[in-house]
Amino acid sequence: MAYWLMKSEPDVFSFDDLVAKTERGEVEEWHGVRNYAARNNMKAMAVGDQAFFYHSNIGKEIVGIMTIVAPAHPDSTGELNAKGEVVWECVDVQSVRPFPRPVTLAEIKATEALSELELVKLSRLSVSKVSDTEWKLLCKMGGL
DNA sequence: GCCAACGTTGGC
DNA sequence: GCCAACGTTGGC
Repeated sequence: MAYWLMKSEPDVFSFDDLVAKTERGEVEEWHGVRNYAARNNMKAMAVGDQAFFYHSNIGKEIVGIMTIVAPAHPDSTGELNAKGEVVWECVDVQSVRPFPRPVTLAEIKATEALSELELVKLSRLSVSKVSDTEWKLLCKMGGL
């Protein structure tokens, strides 16, 4: 199983919004990603992979864990290319559990063991990889 | 295929 | 609101 980190601006779509949807038995299509590196990460995801939900701009913290419930498929909001193909893809997600204690970007940056985290190194990438050791440490910092 | 100009992201 | 980082576009 692989681990990931996905960003969302909470005033657009927050972890609480995802929890509410999940409780209603719905899934969330992670649409709107328009960056090839981020898209490729989503194409590499498998059902059952887990991902941190990071609130960008407002909060700047990891607030919970979600899971991938559908592999990459055409983004319903994606435009077509000249050949009529859907260029952009996305996965579907559901919430797993919130962090008892959100882990802030400032804390992450202050942690030596997380200096290689893609969130830090590739700050503009909205869907990034998290290693097994980074995942475990971040869960611990989040109170799980 | 190079590179300058421009647009977007996201932290501060 | 500013700006650094970086991806994309388009002229040559």
